[in-house]
Amino acid sequence: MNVEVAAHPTIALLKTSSLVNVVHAEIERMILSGSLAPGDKLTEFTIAATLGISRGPLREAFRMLEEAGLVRITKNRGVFVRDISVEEAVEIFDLRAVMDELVGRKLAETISPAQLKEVRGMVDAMEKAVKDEDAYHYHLLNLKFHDRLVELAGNAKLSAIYRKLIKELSLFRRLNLEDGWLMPISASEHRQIVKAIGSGDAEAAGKAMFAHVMDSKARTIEHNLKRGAKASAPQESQSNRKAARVTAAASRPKPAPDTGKA
Amino acid sequence: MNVEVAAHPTIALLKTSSLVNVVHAEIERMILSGSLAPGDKLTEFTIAATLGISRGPLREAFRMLEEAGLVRITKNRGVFVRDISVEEAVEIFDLRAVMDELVGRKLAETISPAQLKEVRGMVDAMEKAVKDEDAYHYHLLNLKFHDRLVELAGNAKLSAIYRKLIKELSLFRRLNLEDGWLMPISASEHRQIVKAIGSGDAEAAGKAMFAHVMDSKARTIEHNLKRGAKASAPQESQSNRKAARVTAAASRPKPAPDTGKA
DNA sequence: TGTTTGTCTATTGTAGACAATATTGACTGA
DNA sequence: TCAGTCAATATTGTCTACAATAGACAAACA
Repeated sequence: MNVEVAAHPTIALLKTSSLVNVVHAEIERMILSGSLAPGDKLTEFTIAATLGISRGPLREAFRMLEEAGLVRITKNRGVFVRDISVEEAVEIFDLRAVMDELVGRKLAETISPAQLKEVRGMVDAMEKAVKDEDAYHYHLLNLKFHDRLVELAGNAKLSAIYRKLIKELSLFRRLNLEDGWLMPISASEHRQIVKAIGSGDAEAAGKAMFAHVMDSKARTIEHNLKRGAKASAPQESQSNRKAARVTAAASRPKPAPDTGKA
Repeated sequence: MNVEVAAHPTIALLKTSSLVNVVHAEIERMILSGSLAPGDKLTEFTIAATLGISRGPLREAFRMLEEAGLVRITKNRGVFVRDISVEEAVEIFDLRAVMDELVGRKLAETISPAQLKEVRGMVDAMEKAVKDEDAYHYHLLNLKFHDRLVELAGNAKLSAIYRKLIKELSLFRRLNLEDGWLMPISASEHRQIVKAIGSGDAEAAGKAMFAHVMDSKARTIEHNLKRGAKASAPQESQSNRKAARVTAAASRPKPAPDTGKA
């Protein structure tokens, strides 16, 4: 009696996903795609009406998003898309660096020939994107490359946290596509990483991954500072972090102080 | 109008914490203290009645706990305290190792004399606990020691994730106090760590931290296997834990397969 | 006797209503 | 003109009620 027939896809979906899950996924999608920008207010009634649901499940989804670091909930004030400060971005990069170091070490010892071929193919594709000066495509490939490496490392917990960090990092306002002329550097680092992994040298692979992320951090922060200087936005430091953000004041309603978690 | 008088603590608490936060904290406390054991079912109506609240805020708290990895929610079945498998425990240890490695590196470069003195004091206290053969006290000091080191490293994101991992790890059923005779080893490793940090040798401090966590992992898994072998029967000794369990201790209905996340 | 099917109960999923709080904008007085 | 006050409004916090689902038990059938 252990039939366990593959259920109809629609039914299977209904079995596992409640409204909360669907709504959670949808709002996350909106945030990551940029339709909801950092600082935006998420009004319960409005969103519930838009999605055609009641506020209950929506609030549950909000709580999940809060715990995941994508929104910030302030009592009696509402839900806002989180904004990642430069300081926090740096922290995330540092964390990523050691996680990727672990990934590099592990992969050097465990990767299979087929998997090695697969990631080599990804590096090839990225180099092609560099040649074509296709920054957008490069960006996507880059994300996929790192995500795949982490996945191949075979530590589910690490994968989960890594992905959460990537999502949060995407809320770093000024993080966009890296400047075009930096792509070749990043690409060559990828080539090195795969080479180190393929050689089976765990220490070298780990160091290559670590260095790559730290370089990526430096490039991103540098990039950010340049743009920040251009926009002449005063670089607020720890002390006056509570001040309302200037950047979004123009169009967005009430930036509201971002104190991290409520 | 910017008086900002230091409000009465209770009032300040009410200002920032909604029912959801309070309930979340309370359930988390129950889980971490062991009054709620892995596999236990958290029935909405029962808990809501016990705490004297309605189901709405409780469900929101459940969603937060789910995202934090402390409970598992299955559609139309309910909420259960999560159970951490050996494999997952290993994954968490591996992750902790690289995070602590980063902590060691950073601290070697940034720790202040006063802070160094503080952690030295903690190691002293742990050595005293070893002499007294006070495993429980040692356990607490050990947690505090590592938590403090992570905090001193000054990476808020890392601290937050580290603490989450520690909480999850506490759901690893068979993880209890380490066997008494292993305390001296662990204690001497702590002494080494602080020494390396104090010497300012980032690489050595990082390696010491990494090695310590990996050793700790080996000890824990070893310990687990031994106990697993001894008690081949499903050990139901969990039931006579601290205080009265909220939900039926007798009934303990359907452990239900733990498939990780829903 | 074993299997299947129908029904019933307990529990969760969702919606809507009401209470509490914050925000907005007009009004008053200097 | 501007700061301060106060009512009006919008939004969130919480509770209660109802619908949907799963699990348990018993009856019917082969």
